[in-house]
Formats: sequence, C-alpha cells, structure tokens
Amino acid sequence: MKIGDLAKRTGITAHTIRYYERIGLLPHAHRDGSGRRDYGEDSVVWIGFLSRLKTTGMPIRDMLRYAKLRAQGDSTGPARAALLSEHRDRVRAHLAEIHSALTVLDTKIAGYGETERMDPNDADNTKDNITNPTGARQNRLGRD
Amino acid sequence: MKIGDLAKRTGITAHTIRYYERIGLLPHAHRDGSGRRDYGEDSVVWIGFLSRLKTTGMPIRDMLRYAKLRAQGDSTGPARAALLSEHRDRVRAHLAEIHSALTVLDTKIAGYGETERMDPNDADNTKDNITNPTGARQNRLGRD
DNA sequence: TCTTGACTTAGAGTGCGCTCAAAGCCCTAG
DNA sequence: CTAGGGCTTTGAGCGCACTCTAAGTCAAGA
Repeated sequence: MKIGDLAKRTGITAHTIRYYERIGLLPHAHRDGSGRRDYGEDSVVWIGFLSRLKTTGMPIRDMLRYAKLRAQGDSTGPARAALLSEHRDRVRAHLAEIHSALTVLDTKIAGYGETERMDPNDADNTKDNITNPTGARQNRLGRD
Repeated sequence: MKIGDLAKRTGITAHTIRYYERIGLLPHAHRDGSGRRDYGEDSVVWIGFLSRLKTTGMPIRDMLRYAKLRAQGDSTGPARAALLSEHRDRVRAHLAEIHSALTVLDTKIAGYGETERMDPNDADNTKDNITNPTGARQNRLGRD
C-alpha cells in the first residue's frame, strides 16, 4: 500500500504520516523498488489506535512513550497498561468537567428561551461594553 | 479589585487577563487613580463563564463572537442562544466520540491484565520496530 | 512518447492560546 | 526613606501538532 492509500484509509494526510514517522510514532516504513514507502494492514490498525488516543486528547509525547514501550516487547505490558489507565482516569475526570460545564450551557440556553428575563445572578444578562470602543490595537483574533 | 486579585479568584493569570482584554474577550477595564485596572464582581462571573466555554473546547474566536453579540444588547439573545446550542451539539458529538474511544481503551487495558494473550485482531500485540533504529533526525519531540 | 500526478527530501510556515521579557512606575510595609 | 513587589506597556517567544513549499524523481495511462 502506498502512502496515499494509507492516508485515505486512515483519514490522516500523507504529510502527517511522514511527520509521525519522523518523530517516531510510526516505524520506518519499508520501501519498494523505487524507494517509496510501502505499508501493510498493520499500519492501518496502528494509526487507527493512535487516532483513538488522539480523540481522547492524549498528547503526542505520551503516544510516543507508549510506542517506545511497545517497541521494547511484551515485558512492558504492565507499564503500557499503567500508562493507558492513568490516561483513562484523566480523560474521565475531564469528561466530568465538560459535563458540568454543559449543564451551565443548557441552563443559559434555556434562559434565552424565556423572553429576555434579566436574572441578576446571570452575568451574561448585563450588557457592559465588551468590544473595543477606542481604536486600540487588537491582534489577529480581533478581526471577525 | 486589582488584576492580581482577579487572577487569584478566577484561576487565570494576570498575563492572560490582559491578553483577553487585548483581543476583546474582556471589556476595557476601568482604571483607578494611578492608572491600574480595577475590577468588580461581574468580571469574576464573566471570566467564570468564559472558562466554562473553554472547558467545553470552544475556540477563542467563537467566544469572541459571543462576546460581541452580547455587547450589541438584548436583541441578540436568539443569536447567542443559537451559537451556544450549536456549540453544545458539537460538544455532545465529540463527547460521544471520546466515549467510544474510551471503550477501546478499556478493552485494551483489560487485555493487558490477561497474561499477554496475542489476539491477532489487536495490532498492539504485534511488536514491529516502532522506534528509530537509524540515526535519522527527529525533531524536538524525539527526545524523551 | 508524453503528460499527469503521486511520490521523495529538508526545512520553513501556520494557527492557537498563551507566556514571558524588558524597562519603568507606583504603593505599602518596615 | 527604602526595599520589595505589583502594576504598566509593547512586542517577542513558546509548545503543540501539524501543514505546506520547493525542487526534484518516478511510474503508469492516453
């Protein structure tokens, strides 16, 4: 399988695949007769797993630690399990935070439904000057 | 309240508060006699809300859109509600993805518990060469 | 045969969200 | 009165994860 095919099958770009190889997240790919990268099914599965880790917010440096343990063989199983389960715990904690914030959002959205009630405990129903009335500089985020 | 006090109460740094003001996320603060920023309770509440949006992964450019609608007054209520509820939907979708990825993680962690079973469908139980056996360059992520 | 397009490399650039540096002013405790 | 620390500004720097450019090689279809 060529790098472009692998890209299509995994949903990441060929650029990113090369980048992952460069930093050590992917093994050095085997090359075909003309020096091009040639992949097997295992690459699809491994990238799929990396993508899942990424979905859960794992930083690349941690994926790298995982990949290196993996490369050291079966004896690192417990270490890998520990790495993953610590990560899982962090993700669950983060998930709880998001849920809690979402509840606040739900309340606020529901509040907008009721014809512009001005709850004094709802800071967002105050209308102080949030934009930039002076001509003061704003960075690239300012245009919008 | 001085910027340092506000920083302590909101959990973001004074640097970040000034940055938020610069890009328009916070209103221009009132100054005391000696030209220093002076804040009220409303700033604590507003930053708290921004932090919740941040927790849910809203990019600053969207917070900015929200802040600008807010500054335009009560008539933008429906637009603000729309913005928030679209965001809420995205967050919920992302949450579902994370949950699904977590399930995979759970399975893998459980798999490590069973004395190194080699499931052929589990790519991570293969041990191909994942690190950099040649002396090829790696960027800053490589050291670890 | 020609052309198109995918591939190769090293290295530079991007977007996000801060984070810090430098140089100087001002308030307060000792 | 003095020292320390917090405040002010402008502008640069950083960490992350890509993302793209330039210049070139190569393979396969019309």
